[in-house]
Amino acid sequence: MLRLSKLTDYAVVVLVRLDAGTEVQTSPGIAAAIGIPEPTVAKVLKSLSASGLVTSQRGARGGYRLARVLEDIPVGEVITAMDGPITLAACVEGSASECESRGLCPVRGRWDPVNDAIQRALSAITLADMRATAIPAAFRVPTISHLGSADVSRA
Amino acid sequence: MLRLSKLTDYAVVVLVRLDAGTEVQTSPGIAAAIGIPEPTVAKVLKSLSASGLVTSQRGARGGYRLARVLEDIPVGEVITAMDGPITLAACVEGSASECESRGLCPVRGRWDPVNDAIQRALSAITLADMRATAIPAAFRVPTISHLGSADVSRA
DNA sequence: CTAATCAGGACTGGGTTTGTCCGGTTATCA
DNA sequence: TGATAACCGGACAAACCCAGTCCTGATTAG
Repeated sequence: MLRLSKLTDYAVVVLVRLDAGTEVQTSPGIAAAIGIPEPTVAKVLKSLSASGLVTSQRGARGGYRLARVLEDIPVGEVITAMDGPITLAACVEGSASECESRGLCPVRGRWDPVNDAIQRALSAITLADMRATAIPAAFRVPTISHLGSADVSRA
Repeated sequence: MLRLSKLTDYAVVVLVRLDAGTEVQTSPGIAAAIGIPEPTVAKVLKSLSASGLVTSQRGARGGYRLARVLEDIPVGEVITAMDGPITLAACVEGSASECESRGLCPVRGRWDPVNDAIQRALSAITLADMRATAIPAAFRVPTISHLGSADVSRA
């Protein structure tokens, strides 16, 4: 329940990884570092760039860089960047037009206080808090068994 | 994002409706009152009954009744009843065994503070709060265009 | 001018959820 | 006591949504 998309999960990993280096990092480089397929990382970075969480440098020797320090990035902003606005009810998000235009849907407006509370909760936690609770040592080793496909033991 | 299942949405409507009458209400009766297909309402009521949020009376003249007043039912409990435990990361919920056994997954434990914050937020809001923010008049009209089939403009 | 990298979109496969139905059990009413 | 009404539990097919991939174009360093 309350499942956030896996892309959002990746986004946090990518952002924390981006915090490690001061220089720009290419999407293949990040992908290799965290053990996530390169196209997926590229997709995540594109979304993050569109939301202004990371800045991009085009062209050769280009790459991505954190727009802010992790302490200034609340989790809610990452979720919003990846999965759109944070709303709880199905009625509010996708088919907003068909319901609210009529004003008959009894659900409309009902989840608003819940959404506000969640929004507040997600704004209070930053990526720095999430980085702190990560596994200390295993985070920088490239041996991440997310997909079970990477042949890392060879490196 | 943070999409809760539509069943959860229905559950809130059903519970608020159940609060209207003091007597037991049958699932066909509730379905007719709130404009949701009867089998779906029955399914929702079954889940709510299994979680102890409503009590059921079997046999003829049976039906469902609220186990508690709305003021004592936090939203988080309804969500848990319908969609299972409230966890945010995909890694934590379904495939918990494959990730936590290795202890390598950098995501593990990361979302815990976020989950706690959301849990707290959802526990602080009760169904009575959600009932208060509902549309006042339109709630008891049986003309609800949830499925896009009702020709509301004709009424 | 060439190579490397980001940008943006479209597509397909997989998974999850939704909504429905069925037979069985239980309790009230005639 | 018989019949009816309602809940109980599970299983099922269809629909929806998302993840992941790929392609082509724009931009910049060397």
